Amino acid sequence: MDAVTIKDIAKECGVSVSTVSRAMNGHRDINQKTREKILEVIARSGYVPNNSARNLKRLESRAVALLVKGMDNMFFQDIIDVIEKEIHDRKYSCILQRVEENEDEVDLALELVKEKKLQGIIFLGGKFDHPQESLRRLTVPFVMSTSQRRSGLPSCGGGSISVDNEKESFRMVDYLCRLGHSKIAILTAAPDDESIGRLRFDGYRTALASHGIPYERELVVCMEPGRDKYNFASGYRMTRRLLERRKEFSALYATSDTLALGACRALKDAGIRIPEECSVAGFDGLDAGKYYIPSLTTLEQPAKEIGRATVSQLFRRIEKKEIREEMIFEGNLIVRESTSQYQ
Amino acid sequence: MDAVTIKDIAKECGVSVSTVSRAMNGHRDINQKTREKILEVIARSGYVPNNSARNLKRLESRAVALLVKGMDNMFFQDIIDVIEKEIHDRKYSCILQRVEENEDEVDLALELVKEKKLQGIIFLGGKFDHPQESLRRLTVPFVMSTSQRRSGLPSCGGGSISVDNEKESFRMVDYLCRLGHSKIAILTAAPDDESIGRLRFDGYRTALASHGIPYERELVVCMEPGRDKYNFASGYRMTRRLLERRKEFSALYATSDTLALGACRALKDAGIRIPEECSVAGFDGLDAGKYYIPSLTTLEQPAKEIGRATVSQLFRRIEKKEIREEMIFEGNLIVRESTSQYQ
DNA sequence: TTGTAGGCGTTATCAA
DNA sequence: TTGATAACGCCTACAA
Repeated sequence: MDAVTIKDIAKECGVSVSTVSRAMNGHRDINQKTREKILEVIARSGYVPNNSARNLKRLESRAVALLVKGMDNMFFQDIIDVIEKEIHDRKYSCILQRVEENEDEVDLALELVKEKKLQGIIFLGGKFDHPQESLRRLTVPFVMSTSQRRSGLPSCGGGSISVDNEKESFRMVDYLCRLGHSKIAILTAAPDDESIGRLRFDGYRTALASHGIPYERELVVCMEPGRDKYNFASGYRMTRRLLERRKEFSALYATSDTLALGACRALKDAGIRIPEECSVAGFDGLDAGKYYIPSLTTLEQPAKEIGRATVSQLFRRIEKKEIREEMIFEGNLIVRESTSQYQ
Repeated sequence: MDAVTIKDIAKECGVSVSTVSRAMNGHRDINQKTREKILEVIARSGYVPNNSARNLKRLESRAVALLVKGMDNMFFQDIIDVIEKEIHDRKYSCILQRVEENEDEVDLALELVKEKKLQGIIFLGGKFDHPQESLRRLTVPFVMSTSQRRSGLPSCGGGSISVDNEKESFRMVDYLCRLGHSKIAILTAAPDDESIGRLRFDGYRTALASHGIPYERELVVCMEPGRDKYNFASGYRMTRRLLERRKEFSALYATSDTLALGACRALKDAGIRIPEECSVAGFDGLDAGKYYIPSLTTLEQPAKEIGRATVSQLFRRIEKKEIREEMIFEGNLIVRESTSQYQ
């Protein structure tokens, strides 16, 4: 058998299991010599404590979880790094879990809280469509980061940190309009998206309306559910679909930078020059867009700030300090090479 | 208190805990009516079983872990997806864990095996520098994916699936030489990299030598440890450093596509046209390179095949079938717009 | 088909 | 400073 347990160590050292436990967990009520000897035996024997047993017994642990839906979304990389760092700075450990697209992150959270005795949860990239029912069961503090609920939907009992997606989307499309564009195509989420996809689309429509530009369905390309995601390949495919419609447009607004970059290539392959013949704009402020040729005009989300605020709000909840239900950060319109005046 | 346990459910249903357990775990030695009633109570009460308790008791679970070092490396996204899918197809669950750069993945594996009663481990993106000592403690089957040990280093007891990094790197540089380039700069890993970074660099030197081209240190840009990673920003910075040396070169070989893309932008900012004035080549075969302008010449790693083989080899080990210590896949040189004949 | 009881590996409480 | 012992929540013989 391979499983060496705390009992084996105790026997080997000629002490009781409680003493071994004390040595491992850095309690002070133990003789220095005893501790050293035990630690040495542990190191030599390659004993590894069983975390299941620990978690089962422990009443609480200094840990929070970060549940990420759509981990392959490049936009999340920076935010994840910031959040992890902030959590570690607070001497907590961060359990990073990827949530599958069809998986319920709240159910997962419920399991983890019990299993790991978590103090809090951060949801990244989730939707706001959870029944109050299951959210009420979440007894630990939680915050939603970068997700945003449409106004009108009920509060969920957790915090929320994001940009105002509709407003920022409006800002971008408004900018395109001011450049003189009036035929502005959009690459957007599937119609069933009730969260940020929808909000960004709403911003597009509002901006058009504010400039008196009629909304045209033929300029809208939606993701195909189950097939398209926020990545290059989908941006390329969606733009191909747009081009096949042979509908004229002088600007293309993609609701993510990855989509925008894929779109650029599709336009180039169709012999359309950027920005001379078509302006392209994205959303997120990814590094990739900065280094792309042409560099991409985008609506930058302040990822670092959002990450920091996310953790800070979570810990305010954990420490039962005064909190804010919702925090909205300003985005930042970054104009680069991919957009220009309508010619 | 909030913690509802199996006992509460038992009490509520007027049965014993074992009956509840049977109902939950789909045992057949239970009355259909009883089961339905219990399940209904469970659903209504929002009871969530404690996984720690389950894992503690369970002798083994149908689960394997995937430990990824450098999860932000875009190259891993595809492979992770394939591996997860293949594992699920085998009706196993896959525990995906990100390993921090300074964290020891074998120690983590040791913990997880005990905690979750895992059947096997896949290491993605790790190095081959683990003491035999700790690897021997890993009593479950394991394979290393996309990592490659330099010939001469001792076997580690696990399987290994990758391309031949030195050979493929040679292939790329050989290709550049055949285009007539002789001043070929390289963006490569930090000097202390003993794994794929080193192998790709070795391939570069060998290829130069085979063409009778002298190796010049001034054409080599290494990552700064702790600062540079395989991403756009580092590619940009490293190329800036190269340009500051004012050393002539007509081709730039970056040992990853992300580095290459960052490099392209740095060249462009310096007024250098690609590929007319400088050819650029990458490594990995990322989607990003396909959609970049100019599209990127690269050495594609067959990610899907590698992912499938990884899982297949792991399960052959789990099922104690005949196995292969090492599997090497052929890379694929993809010539695109970023490289051209030396002019 | 159901209930009882023991134990999985730890930590915590208490007494020594 | 240490040791015995009772949980932690669940599963599983075994008995009924």
